[in-house]
Amino acid sequence: MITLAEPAHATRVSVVRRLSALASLGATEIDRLHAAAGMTRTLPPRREFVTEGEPIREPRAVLSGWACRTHVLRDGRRQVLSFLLPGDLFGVCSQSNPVASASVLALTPVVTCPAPTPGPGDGGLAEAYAVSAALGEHYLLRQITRLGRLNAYERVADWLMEMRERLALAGLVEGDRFPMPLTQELIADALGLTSVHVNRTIQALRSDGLLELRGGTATLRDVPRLQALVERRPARVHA
Amino acid sequence: MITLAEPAHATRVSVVRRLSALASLGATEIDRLHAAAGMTRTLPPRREFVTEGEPIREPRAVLSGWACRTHVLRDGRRQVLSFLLPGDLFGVCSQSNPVASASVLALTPVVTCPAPTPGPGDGGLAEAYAVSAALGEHYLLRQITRLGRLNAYERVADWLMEMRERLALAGLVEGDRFPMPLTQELIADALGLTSVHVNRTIQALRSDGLLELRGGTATLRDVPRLQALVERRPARVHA
DNA sequence: CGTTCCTTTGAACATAGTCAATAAACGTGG
DNA sequence: CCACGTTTATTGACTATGTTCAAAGGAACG
Repeated sequence: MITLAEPAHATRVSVVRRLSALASLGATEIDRLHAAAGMTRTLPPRREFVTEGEPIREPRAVLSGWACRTHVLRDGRRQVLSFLLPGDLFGVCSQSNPVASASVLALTPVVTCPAPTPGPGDGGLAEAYAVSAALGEHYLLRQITRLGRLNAYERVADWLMEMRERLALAGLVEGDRFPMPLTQELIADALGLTSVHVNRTIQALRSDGLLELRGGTATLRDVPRLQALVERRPARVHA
Repeated sequence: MITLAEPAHATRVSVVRRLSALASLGATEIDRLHAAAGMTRTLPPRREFVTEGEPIREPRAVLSGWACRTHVLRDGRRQVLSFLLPGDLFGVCSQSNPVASASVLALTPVVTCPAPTPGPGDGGLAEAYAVSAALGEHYLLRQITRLGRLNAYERVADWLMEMRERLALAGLVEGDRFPMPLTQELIADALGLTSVHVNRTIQALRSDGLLELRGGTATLRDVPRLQALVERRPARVHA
């Protein structure tokens, strides 16, 4: 298969693709990212590679695969706080001796690489990191509204739209189709529901002609109607 | 009344007090904070002084009063995302042309001042800002878990403990008493409940001997039991 | 092929929401 | 300091949304 309109090798590396979309990067900065993207580490599904309360070792980026930040209560209740998708950064902070405030768990095989520390000449990279952090906060805020004020139907719809928006940044959306490797139980833990209720909600979306979901792929069947349902506009964190 | 063990004038200014608790500040840095604390701006209750989607003007700090970050849906549903308490910063970010991802609303009369931009010699201040940001994220994550996985009783208990912890940083807690200027409707909007249900939940906490709440003051009557209820440990974001 | 994990379904139940009305607290002007 | 109007807190009866428990199909995988 020949991929058309692939502007450069750059766009095939999710981190380069995503960070380039967030700020304009110079050739040197892109080279540094590519160099870092060579030093990969691969984590198997279910591996917890950051632990709440433990020191954060090093800023890194996700090259491929899905992970999530979770908080588990003593009685076993679990909340998925956010997802880490290809192109996302983690452990980036300007503080000394940082401590993780949530654990991070691989959900699929996850490939990571170091996130280069921006030097004096890497203004674009620093800007991209800052915008990435702002986006991260934006999605945390959306997650709060979702859990606090949307019902199950709206939560699933809103969350699907968000996944589509974020995966698009890494170039993983084709039309209205994107990979969805999560079990319904995980979706439930992210949306503050039970897996049984997520199942019923997904079926409602299906029979309303809004969603197709099978074989690890989600297809949004009526984006305008989904959009109206959850009044979602694309995230905007810089002018 | 004579206040004992008041180490310096510094501790009477909430921002200085809080940031000093987050990182060790030099005399110059404290002076810069005091200088900034002279340039106040006062906002009346209900005034929206940051608007979602609008550019962020300038990093500032809260000297006194309470505010909240909110998101309002078209149909009137409202979610309070977080609270701004004395000593808190807002609009601090390293990005160029930042845009607010939530509105900020004064809940009481709020006095703010500029947050000085750390210079080359202000390592302590930069560290304090970084730790403040990390704490801010920590509390957003707790809010997500609260909304996603705690029931009403636990939500209120957990939230009260968090308010106590945060207000303590600004020196506003006496024993287990602290100011609580919010209406039950606002608490409801923060906890993803209705005001009616918040009312009933507060009464349950009262009759269980856990909480006293009247005249704008909250008193936690049995902190150990509250702590056990929500398995809360103090926030820790640096080693 | 069998095992395991995941999805789907049903019935009973629980938590929280809605609507409506009353009581109490608060702020303001006289 | 008091009367009045407004906001906030409280209560009850009913409803709705989501949970729990249990079991049966399917799909993925060694």
